[in-house]
Amino acid sequence: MENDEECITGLSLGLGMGGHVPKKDKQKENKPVACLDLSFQLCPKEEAMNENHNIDSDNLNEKSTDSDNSNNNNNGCRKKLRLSKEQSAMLENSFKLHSTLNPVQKQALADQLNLKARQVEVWFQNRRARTKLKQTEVDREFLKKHCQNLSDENRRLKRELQELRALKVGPSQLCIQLSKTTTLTMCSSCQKLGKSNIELEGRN
DNA sequence: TAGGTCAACGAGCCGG
DNA sequence: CCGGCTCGTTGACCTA
Repeated sequence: MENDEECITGLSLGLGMGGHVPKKDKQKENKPVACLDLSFQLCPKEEAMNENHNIDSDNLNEKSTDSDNSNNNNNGCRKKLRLSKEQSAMLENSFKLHSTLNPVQKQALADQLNLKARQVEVWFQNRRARTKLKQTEVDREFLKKHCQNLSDENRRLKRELQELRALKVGPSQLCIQLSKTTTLTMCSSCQKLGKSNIELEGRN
């Protein structure tokens, strides 16, 4: 995988920007038809793209080299572009510096990489999505672990409480050391036991 | 061949 | 209104 870890600094449960509502059905209506062998039907946008892409249809299934694979669209519908190692590395470096680009930076990067500004834009969009996905996964793991710790702690405290009740603590015992981590103290006014959690707070 | 990856896209939201 | 963003999805390609 890519080294996304450096982008993940802490718990940030991203819930997205606005109240985004999925719209599956409408999306399918407008999807370009998968062409496969119908290679004479150009999708309008890709027709435009192909103007800048020299395609050798005989080589469509070959692994493209580092120098040519920015131009590997075919003569029909969407053909998957693979960015070269150099292009990916440069985009990655740029992303480390800033996860969003202004139009000037975008165009400059596109020129530098021999890509279209739109391609750079899409790459950054997808890259942010991947980062967010990874962060969500990290957050999920963190919360899972935290929840487990709390459950353990809860179980332990319940057990201690049971033990305490079994001991029938008298008012003369003002301070009882229950374990290494928990200290119970007697409230002078209400004569009830309370837990000192100073030591607990420091733990995780 | 099933499942994963990723470039690309459309829809909808938001701020200027 | 427009540009830029996120989200959800598609489809080509890769690989175990």
